[in-house]
Amino acid sequence: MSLTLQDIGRLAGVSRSTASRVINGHASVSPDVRRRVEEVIERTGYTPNAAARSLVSGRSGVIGLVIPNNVHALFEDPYYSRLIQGVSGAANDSDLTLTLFLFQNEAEEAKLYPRVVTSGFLDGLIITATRMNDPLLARVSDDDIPIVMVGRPDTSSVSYVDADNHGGAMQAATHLVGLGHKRIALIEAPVNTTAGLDRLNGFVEGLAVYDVALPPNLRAKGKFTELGGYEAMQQLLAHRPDSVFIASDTMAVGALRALAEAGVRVPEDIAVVGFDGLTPSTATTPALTTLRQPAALTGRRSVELLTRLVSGEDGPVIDILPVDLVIRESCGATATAIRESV
Amino acid sequence: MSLTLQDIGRLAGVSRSTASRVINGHASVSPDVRRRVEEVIERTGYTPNAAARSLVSGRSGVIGLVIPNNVHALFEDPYYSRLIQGVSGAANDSDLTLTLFLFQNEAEEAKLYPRVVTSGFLDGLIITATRMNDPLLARVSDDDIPIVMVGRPDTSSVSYVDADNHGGAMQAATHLVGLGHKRIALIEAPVNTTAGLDRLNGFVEGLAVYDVALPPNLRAKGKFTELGGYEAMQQLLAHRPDSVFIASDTMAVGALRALAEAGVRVPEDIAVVGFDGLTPSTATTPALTTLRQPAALTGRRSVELLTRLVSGEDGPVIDILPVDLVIRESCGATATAIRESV
DNA sequence: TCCTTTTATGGGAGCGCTCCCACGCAATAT
DNA sequence: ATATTGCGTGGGAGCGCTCCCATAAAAGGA
Repeated sequence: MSLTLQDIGRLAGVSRSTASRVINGHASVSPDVRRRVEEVIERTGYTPNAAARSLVSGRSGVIGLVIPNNVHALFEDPYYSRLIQGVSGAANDSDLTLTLFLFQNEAEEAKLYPRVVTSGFLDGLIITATRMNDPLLARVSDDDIPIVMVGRPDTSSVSYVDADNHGGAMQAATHLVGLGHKRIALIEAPVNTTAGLDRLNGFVEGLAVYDVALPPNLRAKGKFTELGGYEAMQQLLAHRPDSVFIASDTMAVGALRALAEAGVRVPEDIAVVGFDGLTPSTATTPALTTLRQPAALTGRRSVELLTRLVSGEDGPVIDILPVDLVIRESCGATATAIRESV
Repeated sequence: MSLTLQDIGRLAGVSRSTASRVINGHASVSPDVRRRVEEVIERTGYTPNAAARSLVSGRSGVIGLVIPNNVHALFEDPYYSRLIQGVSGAANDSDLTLTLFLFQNEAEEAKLYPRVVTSGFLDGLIITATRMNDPLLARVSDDDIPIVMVGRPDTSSVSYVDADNHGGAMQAATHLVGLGHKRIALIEAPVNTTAGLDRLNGFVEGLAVYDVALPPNLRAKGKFTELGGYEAMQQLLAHRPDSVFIASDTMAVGALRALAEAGVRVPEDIAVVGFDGLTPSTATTPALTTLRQPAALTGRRSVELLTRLVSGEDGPVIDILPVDLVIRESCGATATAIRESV
C-alpha cells in the first residue's frame, strides 16, 4: 500500500494538516518544518492520492478532449495530430492530465458522454470537429461543466478557439487579385461546417473589395477529400479559370492531379492557392501556396481558455487565431516569394 | 450541486446502501425496489461520483497511454493514429477512460511520470515506442502499477503486444526467393529498436532457409525516414540488386524515389517489398508490396492484456500479432496477385 | 407450532484528503 | 505589568462512495 499524508506527517514529526500545508504551498509553516516535510516527501517519493484530493476539492486536474464521430477519416488528417500535440503540450505545462474521447459513432457518443460529464471526473472539456447543430453542444449547455469548442460553433454563447478562416480566405482573394488574375475560381469546402462557410464568405468578400465577381460557373463544391477536389477541378476546367482558391489542401492535392492529367500547367496556366498548410511543401508538385492555420496553437489556446473558465472566469470567451499566407510555387508569385522555414 | 447516492436513495424511498446495490448490480435487492431506484436514476440522470468511488474501491477505470519523446516526428506516422484508435475503441468498449501522455522530451517525462504512476489515478499503463534500455521501463518495475508495452521491450518480464516483425520479415524473404530473385538486398531499419532488429534477423533467417546469403554490400542501414531510404537505395544501386526488402514503408517511399531518379524500373529491374502497410496503396507508384501490421488491433490487444493484469491475472503476458503479406505491383508478382480490400 | 436459515435492508466505518476552527505561544502594543 | 495580535500547529468534520455487519422480515424445516 502506498503512503498517506498521515504517514508523511508522522515521518516528519508533524500532523497531516501541516504536511498538507507544505504540499499545497500554504503559508504559516515554519521554514524548519517545511524543510523536514519536503525532505520526507523527496525521500519517499510520496504523491497525494488523486481521488481523495479530487473528492474534497472538487477539482481533478483532468481535462477531456472530445473528437466526435467519423474518427476513421478524420484522424488521417494531420490537423488532428497537430491539435492533439498542442493540447497535450499545454496540458503538460499546466500540470493537467489529458483524457481523450474518440467516439466512433453517435451511439458510442450517446452512451459514454453523459457519464463522462456528470461523474465529476473532468474539470472541463474541449470539443473538436464542431458540426452544425452539434448534438453534443445541446447536451452540454444543460451541464455545468466548462466547455471550449475548437472551431466556431453555429450556436453562440459558447467559448471557442478558431483559425481566422474568414480572414485567411480574404487574403487568398487579395493575393490572386494582386497577381492580376481575372477569371478567379473557387472550390468550396462543405458549407455545412462553419469552417467551410467562413472560407467561402471570406473569399467572396475578399474579391468584392476589388469589385471582382465570382460567377456561378467558377464555383464548385468539394467534399473535403482528395477525390472531391479532383472532381470539382474537372468541372471548373471547362470554364477556363486563370486561378483557383481551393478551401483545403487535401482537396488541392486532388485538384492538382486533375490539372496534371488535363495537361494544364501550374502556375503558368492556372494559379492555385490552398488552405490549411499542415503538410510539408514537398507533398505536391508544384509546391502548394496555401494559407497556414496554426493547428497546434489552436490546441494550446483551447487549453488556456478552458483553464480560465475552470478557475471561474465567466465566458463565453472567443479566440481567433491568425492564418498566414505561405507563398510557394503554385501561385506563380515567385518574384515576391517569401522564404519559409519548413 | 449534483446528486449523491443519498439523494437517489431518498427519492426512491430506500437507503444509500440499497441504491448502491442497485447501481453495482449486487444481489439481494427486491425486484420492486430495484425498479424504483432505476427509475429515479434514469429520471435524474445520476452518475456516481468518480472520485469517491475510486477512493474507496481503489479502482479508477482509467488507463493511460504513454507515447514518450520525439513526438514531433512520431506523430506524423500513421502507426500512432491507428494505434490510438485501437486503444480508444477498446477502452470505450470496456467502459474505461483513456488518458493520453505525450511526452515531448525526457525532462517532461521525468517530471510528469512519477506523479501519474503514484497518484493512484490510473489502473494501468500502456507504453509505446519501446526503446532499447527504456528509462521508463526501469522506473516502472519499481512501481506496482500494471503495465503493458507496445512493441517488444529488450528487457524480459514485462507484458507486451507486438507485431510479428520476425515472421513478417521471413515472409518477405520467402516471397522474394520464391519469385526467383538471386541478388536480394536489404535496407535495414535502425537496429537500436527491437522492431528493426527483429525485421533484420527475420529476413536473414528467412533467406537462410533457402541457403541464400545476404552479402554485406547488399545490406544498407536506413534511418526510419524517407531520406534514409533514399540514401540507402542509392548506396545499394552500385551493387546491382535484383530485389530489395525495405524494413519500413516510409523508407520505401524514399527508395522508390531514388530508383525513379536512377531510371531503374520497378518491378521490371528490381522488385521492392516494404513493411508496415499503413498507408493507402495509392501512396506510391508503383503500388507497394508490403507486410501489413495490424496497428489498430495492437492497440486493442494492449487494452485487453492490461485489463487482465488489472484484474489480478499475473503476468507477464505476451501477444504477438500476425503480419500479412500484401502483394501489389512493386514486387512483380502480379500473376499471383491477391486482391486487397483497401 | 417453534426454531433455523435465507433474503432484504439500513447504518456505521472509513478510504485520503482539504478545510475550518481552536489552541498555545511568541511578539507587539498599551 | 496585562491585553492584544499574530503565527504555527493539531485535530475534527466531511467530501460521496463501498464494504461490512446488524437487524428485521420472510421462508423453510422439524
